[in-house]
Amino acid sequence: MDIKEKIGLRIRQLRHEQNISQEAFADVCELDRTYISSIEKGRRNVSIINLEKIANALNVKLSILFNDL
Amino acid sequence: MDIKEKIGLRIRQLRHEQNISQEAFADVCELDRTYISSIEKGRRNVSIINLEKIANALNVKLSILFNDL
DNA sequence: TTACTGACTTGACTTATAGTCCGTTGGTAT
DNA sequence: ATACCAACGGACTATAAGTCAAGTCAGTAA
Repeated sequence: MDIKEKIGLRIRQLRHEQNISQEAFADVCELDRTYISSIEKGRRNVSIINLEKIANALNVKLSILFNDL
Repeated sequence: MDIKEKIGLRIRQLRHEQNISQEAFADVCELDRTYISSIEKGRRNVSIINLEKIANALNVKLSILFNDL
């Protein structure tokens, strides 16, 4: 499993813990809903600025987002 | 200070701890030396694949690279 | 002083892909 | 049926990846 898939699963896991849909999550991140979907599927090489947006939306620090990765 | 600058400083800090030049470090990362330079200066919005290459070259996990960020 | 060297920086540039916006489809639940 | 969710696709624009030539700056030596 490569890093894109790992971070995708991790983001999905954290999003599920907040019980929100991809679309609602995308709104908070200020990213496109289809983009969130493909990130979670491990298809995107996300940049640090978007990783930060995602971490903020999940209310975690980047180091938490990368736990064990 | 934005996230690009923070991660740049963190990378530089960890590289200095290993006492290697940008050029030698770039070789291990398999990235261009000028690219490493601009990352450390906080000018690049680095993607997760390159962050992983950097973490590997530094012999740390991504969560360590993102300590406190 | 001048010249050289190593470590690093900068700007400009091409190409590869990130990221958006439109819509659709299949599943599940009400 | 209606509504919500996730996944997918095409077409597009924005931007990261990656490289290059030239530059700075500090030290060192002739």
